[in-house]
Amino acid sequence: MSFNFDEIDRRILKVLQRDGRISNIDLAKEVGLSPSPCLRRVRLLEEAGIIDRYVAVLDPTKVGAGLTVFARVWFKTQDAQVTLQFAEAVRRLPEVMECYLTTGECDAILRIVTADLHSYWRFQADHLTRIASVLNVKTDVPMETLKRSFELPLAL
Amino acid sequence: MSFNFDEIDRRILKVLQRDGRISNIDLAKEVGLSPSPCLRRVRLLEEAGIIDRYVAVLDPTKVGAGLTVFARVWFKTQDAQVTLQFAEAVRRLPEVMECYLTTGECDAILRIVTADLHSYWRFQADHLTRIASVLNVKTDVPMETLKRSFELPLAL
DNA sequence: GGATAGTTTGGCATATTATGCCGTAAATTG
DNA sequence: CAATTTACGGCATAATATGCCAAACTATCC
Repeated sequence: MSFNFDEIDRRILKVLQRDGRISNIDLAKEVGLSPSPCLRRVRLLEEAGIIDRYVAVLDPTKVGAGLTVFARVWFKTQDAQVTLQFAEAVRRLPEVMECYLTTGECDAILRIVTADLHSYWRFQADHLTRIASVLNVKTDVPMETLKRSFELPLAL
Repeated sequence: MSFNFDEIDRRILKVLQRDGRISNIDLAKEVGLSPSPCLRRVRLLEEAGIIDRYVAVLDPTKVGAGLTVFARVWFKTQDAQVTLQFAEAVRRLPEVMECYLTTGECDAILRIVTADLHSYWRFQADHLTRIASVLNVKTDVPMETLKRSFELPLAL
């Protein structure tokens, strides 16, 4: 019993991904409904978990998180114990915005935000490489951001 | 003349990063202000561009974007022309959520979302490798998501 | 094809929230 | 310590959200 959203739901999601704080009245106008059914659809999308949450997006450069880096991590071993330990450590580090386990070249990929290169080195030395699971870290430092989207593509 | 936010602003940002749609009345309670000055602070944070926007966060698995992959791209050449061409191509592809230029091992790092591995291969073959600037693509496919945060760490 | 059950919609009354204004308190400055 | 600036809280008003109900629409079955 999966939630099947139609064209109107798709438009609602599209608008809310651009402006999560649009008033229901304006949202209704944009999707061609009156406010009542529009709000009901939004509530259903929320209850179904399709809309997970609403967040404010801050400008990283203006809150001291201007540098995004990608770190590829190699574990000492690949057993569950080591992985779990790594997961818990990573969840406690607010600088780590995303963390994925891979089976490819490396064991984990992290997106990390800090103020600048200096504070990143400190972060890597003081926190990342000190996680017991970690054998090796290789860092890619972006020079420029070409794109940063918050809008998932909505297939229909 | 940079905007210097204080402890209360920091708390406001923290709350709004968790719940971008909290009512101003509840927000005021959480940060220990009455509604009027609280709303005024939020507006100032918005006008200063510290709060960039508000967005709805969707569950990727529920909207057909369950697979996140990282692609490292090598360009044919590193001149401005090729880079610009790549930037424009990438901005047109909704599957590309983030794209950064690097000076390290590769030339660009992309975070791409698709429904599954099959649709990723199609995307890579039909779109990514067809960008004229692209010489080579190496893909890291995460097996599991350990962490996904939308909350920038707020230094004070 | 028509009747019926189920679903979705739109309108309305009410509750909640946002907004703008103003007097007051607190902080800053010289 | 007085003057000035800044931020706060309260209040009236406007805008919005919410819940309810009747009507329109859809799908199904006979």
